[in-house]
Amino acid sequence: MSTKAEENYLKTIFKLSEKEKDSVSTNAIAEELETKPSSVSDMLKKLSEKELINYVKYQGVSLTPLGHRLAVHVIRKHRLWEVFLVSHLNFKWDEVHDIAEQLEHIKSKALVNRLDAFLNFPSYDPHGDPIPNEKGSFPKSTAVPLNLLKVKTKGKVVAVERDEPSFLNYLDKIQVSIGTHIEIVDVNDFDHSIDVKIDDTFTHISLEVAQNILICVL
Amino acid sequence: MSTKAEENYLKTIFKLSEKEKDSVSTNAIAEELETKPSSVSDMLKKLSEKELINYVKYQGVSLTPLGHRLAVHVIRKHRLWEVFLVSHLNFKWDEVHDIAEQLEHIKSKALVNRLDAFLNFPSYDPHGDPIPNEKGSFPKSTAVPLNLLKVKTKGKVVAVERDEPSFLNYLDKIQVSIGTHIEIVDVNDFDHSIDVKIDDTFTHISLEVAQNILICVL
DNA sequence: ATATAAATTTAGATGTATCTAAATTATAAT
DNA sequence: ATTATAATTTAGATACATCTAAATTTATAT
Repeated sequence: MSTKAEENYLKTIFKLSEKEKDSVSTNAIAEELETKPSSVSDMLKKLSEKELINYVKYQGVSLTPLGHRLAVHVIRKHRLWEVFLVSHLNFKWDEVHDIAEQLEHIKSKALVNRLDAFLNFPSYDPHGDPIPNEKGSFPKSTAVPLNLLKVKTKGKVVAVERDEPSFLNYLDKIQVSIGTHIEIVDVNDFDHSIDVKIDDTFTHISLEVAQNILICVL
Repeated sequence: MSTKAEENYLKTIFKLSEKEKDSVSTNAIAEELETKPSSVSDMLKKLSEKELINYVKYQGVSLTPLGHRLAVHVIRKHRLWEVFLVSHLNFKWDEVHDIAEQLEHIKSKALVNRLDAFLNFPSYDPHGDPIPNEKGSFPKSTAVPLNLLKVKTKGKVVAVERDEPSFLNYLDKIQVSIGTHIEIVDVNDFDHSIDVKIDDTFTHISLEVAQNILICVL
């Protein structure tokens, strides 16, 4: 049986593995979890003993198939609960992250699967993140970060890659949400910021924001 | 901020306070929580320092107003989640206790109150236990244990006082659920078991079972 | 009233998860 | 290749929640 802390580590390693090629560093985990590298070392040792990660001292870690399964299952629960909170309890998309962080650790296979069915087996959460099914496989998606698109490209927002309220509130302010249509009007070569047209209004978006908006090109 | 363990102690003290007059003993708490009296002593010391209980060594404990509020709030969450599990996720009444034991510790005022609204502010959980409102007050109820009724009395089951699956399954078997109409046919003075009529079928019920079925006399 | 039993608490350990400070290993720079 | 710097791990503490075994207090019985 896995503890809350272990599950949070596995989830973080999974998340970081998506970006950084193969192995994930101790410091990266520490930063993501807002804890100290020494605490991470302690935990990696334990996760390794439980055969949830592949760990060679000083060389970073990767998930074992078992650890991967567990991480995906926690992510599944997190995202399903977010759907529930937004679609049935009327929370806004910037309010659900912290509550889902707690709910994702509830242990009951039956609960997850019945919740899934109750929500009609959703494929994406309120931030557009894919929800793995019971077997752990993710829906396919062809989304691209907004900053990689060329001028005149038109697309639809399908996901955002951050869940901090500050970021989501900013998106609300500039009228960006899942499903919003966006056209690239101009790209600034100096700071890589972009000018876009959102529902007939022109807006300027920084590189950092654009990197975290995923688009499906139309 | 209270931990899960602290909340479970407060809930238990609340529960035991309802039966045993004023103060609750260390051993009673230990038995209820299936832990050792020495562990209970440790925790009582901590709860006392936090001013959640009134504790004089060797004299048992009672909840302070603060501890009482906290206990009631945890009970409120537990029962609301049970309603959700049964009414929206199609769990049976004997399956929800353990899941609700986990869900009751989720910390979010907004979540509880929105869940409450989503469920239409229910007054009773699937076992017939009263659900306190946001302010902590319980709905009034005039229920009486089945074993206290006299022959020929007719009544309706409004609650049961145990949540073990073994008990609830037995009730299912003898066709007793919340709302069932029962008439006392005969009382056995020797073992205090009773003969009852449930929907035109005659059934024999032991004292122990009868004590845990609450009736509203008609 | 005093001995005995029962209930309760304390002392000292254990396991989890974290921390600071110090030591070690790996990486980068000259 | 050697040194400096950065990353990582170890050693030793702390806090929480629990335990066993021993000590203490309260209740009970004669």
